[in-house]
Amino acid sequence: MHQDPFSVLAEPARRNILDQLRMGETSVSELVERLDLSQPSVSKHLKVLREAGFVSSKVAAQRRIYRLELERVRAIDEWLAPYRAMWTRSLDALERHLDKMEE
Amino acid sequence: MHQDPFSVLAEPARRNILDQLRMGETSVSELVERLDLSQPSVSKHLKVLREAGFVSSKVAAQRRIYRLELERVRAIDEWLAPYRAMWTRSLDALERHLDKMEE
DNA sequence: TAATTATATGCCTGTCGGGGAATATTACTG
DNA sequence: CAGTAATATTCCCCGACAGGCATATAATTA
Repeated sequence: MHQDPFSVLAEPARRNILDQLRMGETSVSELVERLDLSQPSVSKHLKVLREAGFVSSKVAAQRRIYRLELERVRAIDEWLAPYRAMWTRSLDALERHLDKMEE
Repeated sequence: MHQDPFSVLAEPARRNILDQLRMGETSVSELVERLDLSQPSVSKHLKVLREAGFVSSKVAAQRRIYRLELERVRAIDEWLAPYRAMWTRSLDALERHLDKMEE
């Protein structure tokens, strides 16, 4: 089964779905409309996202409302952290350099 | 060919390679040793990483020295940014809440 | 209960990408 | 130039998906 968050996000459609959910909870059919994908396709992607913990769902009549779960996105962010540290260090160095120039 | 940074990073071996390169420039054979992968495998992954812009290489005698290129990692970070904004907002709210408690 | 809406699932098919082994290529050395 | 070290590339096989379509399931309403 898909566990790895990175491979889950490798699919553009899934990132698009998450981007939509960032704006708020959404039903499947809303996603189908907004993303111009087939309903089965959306459902399948949602299943992957759900099993990977990126989204959760609740039932509302016949609809299922999907909601973004930030936790898993943080997993990606954690992998990125040391890299981000690298470029912020470079930025800091640049700033210090510019400060010196002003003297 | 592989363009999308996310699918490039979907492969764990490639993330491992980047993690190694974070520590400094490295030759192919060093990576083979450290990651316990076959040489062809490493070379193939490096090719993908190179074509996607995650790494660059220079020639040093028979060796090729690979080097991390941060730019592309930033692409991932940029996608992540709005999400990160969300959880830092939550953190801010929590802080404000705790501050109130202290009063 | 029959009909309808909303969503999930199963099946099939085609494609893509990774691993392994062998081989090609490039650069260095004697 | 012959030999060797380091890396790249090719070929083949196979498993993992994604898309499309049909169908199942669940909840709702008439």
